[in-house]
Amino acid sequence: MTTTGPRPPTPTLEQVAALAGVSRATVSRVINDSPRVSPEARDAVHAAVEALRYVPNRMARSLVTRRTDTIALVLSESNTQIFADPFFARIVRGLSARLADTEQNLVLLAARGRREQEKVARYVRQGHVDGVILISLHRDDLLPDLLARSPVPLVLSGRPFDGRPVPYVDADNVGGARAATSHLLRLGRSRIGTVSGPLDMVVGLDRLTGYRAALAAAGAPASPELVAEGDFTEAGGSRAMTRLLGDVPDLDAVFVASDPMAVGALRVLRAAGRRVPEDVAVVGFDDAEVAATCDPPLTTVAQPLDEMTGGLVDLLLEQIGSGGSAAAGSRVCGTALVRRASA
Amino acid sequence: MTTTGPRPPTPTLEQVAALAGVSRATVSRVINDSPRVSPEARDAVHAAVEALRYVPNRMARSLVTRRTDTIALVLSESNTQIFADPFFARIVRGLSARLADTEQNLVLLAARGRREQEKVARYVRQGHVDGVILISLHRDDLLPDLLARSPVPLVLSGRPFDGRPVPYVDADNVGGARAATSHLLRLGRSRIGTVSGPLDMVVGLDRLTGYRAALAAAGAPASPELVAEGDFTEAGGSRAMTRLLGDVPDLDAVFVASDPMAVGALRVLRAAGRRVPEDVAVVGFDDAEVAATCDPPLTTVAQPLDEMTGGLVDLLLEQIGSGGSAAAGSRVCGTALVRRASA
DNA sequence: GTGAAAGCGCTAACAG
DNA sequence: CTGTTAGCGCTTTCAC
Repeated sequence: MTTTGPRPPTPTLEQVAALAGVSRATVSRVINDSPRVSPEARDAVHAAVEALRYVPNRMARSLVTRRTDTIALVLSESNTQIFADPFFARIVRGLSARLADTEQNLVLLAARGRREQEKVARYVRQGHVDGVILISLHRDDLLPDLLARSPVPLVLSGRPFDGRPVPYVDADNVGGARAATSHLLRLGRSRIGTVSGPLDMVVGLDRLTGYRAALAAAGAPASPELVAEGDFTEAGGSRAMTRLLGDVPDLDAVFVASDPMAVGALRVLRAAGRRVPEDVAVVGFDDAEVAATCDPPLTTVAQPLDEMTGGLVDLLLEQIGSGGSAAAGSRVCGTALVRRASA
Repeated sequence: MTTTGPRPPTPTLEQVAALAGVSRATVSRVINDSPRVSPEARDAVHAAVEALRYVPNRMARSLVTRRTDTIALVLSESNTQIFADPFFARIVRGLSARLADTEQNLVLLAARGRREQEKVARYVRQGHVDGVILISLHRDDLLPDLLARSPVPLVLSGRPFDGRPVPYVDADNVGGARAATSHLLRLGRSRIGTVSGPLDMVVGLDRLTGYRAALAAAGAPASPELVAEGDFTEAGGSRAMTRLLGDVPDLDAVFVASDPMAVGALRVLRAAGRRVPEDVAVVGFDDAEVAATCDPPLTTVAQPLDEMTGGLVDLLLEQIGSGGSAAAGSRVCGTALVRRASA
């Protein structure tokens, strides 16, 4: 057991200044590369920083600047296992990429259950982060209220349930679902079921609404047995599809409300000897893995995930930048891109 | 657009003190519930805190205490899609649960690619967190070095590739794999293949080693074609199993090195009309979902995930508590629990 | 039990 | 361009 002595004292600005033969202020200017520094001073400071392996103390800096250069992605897991969703990984990647050339760091905060949600809210209120992106909202989620109580800028992924004035980014889920369903109708299908998303999430409800709207417009309103609620997971998609097949013998097509669920649903359909993919339409983020499971590809209404993550970051940085003044009004940044992969 | 004025000033200790009619020091004592405070003072302070909705400024506090009450779980995603792994979600849950009754908060830091890894390392060095748990290590991962360069306590999930003196928690992967493979041998199987984990991860290598050891002990060393490398994902498991089935016509059993891969492998085996689950043994965290895919259940060597997450936290808190003195020596906390779900 | 005072390490006017 | 001077909000001796 190697016993290191008490941790070696971290060098401070003061010491760098001493070594470089300048004042603390000058070192600070160099660190924050202010233009008003002579090349000589700059070099001397850089050398000293190098020699001392100096790293600025964020707490001290944040105390005065009131910025932490950190934004949090808060995952409110109520029921659904969000980590499992491939679209979640893509969101994280998108946000990281968008932030790569920024000073901002991204941290993920997982809040499962009331206690953790409160812990996360406290974390945010205490000033650990400059802003929050909240995703995967369920109807009874406490976090929006808990977070709204703090002065930290907040952005939602997905329209809030109530019409509260919070900036958010959403896709045209109603339109997307309608387009996907209409496509099946146009193909001559008449008994079209749906594997819906969770109905305690706006995105789930919206996609169901779009599906219903398409059927209604075609004069063939959806009956309840045509709707099987899924949970956005592959396993959930399988279960819902199985249910649908059992309850509706004459089912001749299905609209699936997300990519992972489509994978599960397709498996069930194939096992049942159904025509695939002609009978299936999907709305989602057009996951490559999903596309690969099927040849020819499914008919997919793809949503621009990158635009959405980009929008979330933009909206948030805008609020942070404005120091919390202005920008507090609600904003919409919905988009939808319809693409037919086949048929 | 509602234009809120410049953000309302956050109340400070000073103001709470004024309202409560005591000094800053007393308020501080109450906040950190020090015993040396009179009940009256305590009540007065609590009332003032309530009235002002006072929340301590973490940066100011951390500046003096040198603690942030935050520990980071760093996800170094090189190749594998770690988010997709169900065991990842369980790790996060385990850590959160372990930390629930603690002052410590948990943040996840995703580092994909060199730039992000460096950004994460910088984040850590700057003092945003009190300690780091690093998981999902690949052989060429830069993070261990980058992080070791900072004075922040570090704990690894899984033995490091080189024997560097870093505290870590590991399971007995060699033993587990050997047990699973031996079980198949005992059943009279002779052409036993393996769907291995990624061979650039210690856990993947260890499980392969255990498999080989069991075969060697039985006098039937593994030939190369019996090993199909997977990536711990379901899809990877399917691919590897398909490869195996194609290359080894007389294969009569298989040891699968993780739960998700087992799901994929089983699917392929079933489709090929193989006996299932008699021909399969798995080592992993005994995921309930996996267990559910098979009836009767697979033979599984289950590892105690909760013990491992608990160990990670304990090791880390110990180092943090000791202020970085002592505790720097390497420590092992490996465990393994063998259980036969059937047969 | 409580207050006064001295910083933690850094940035940000403000003079020079 | 650079140094001096104040703090940021909180904890923590050290007297009382």
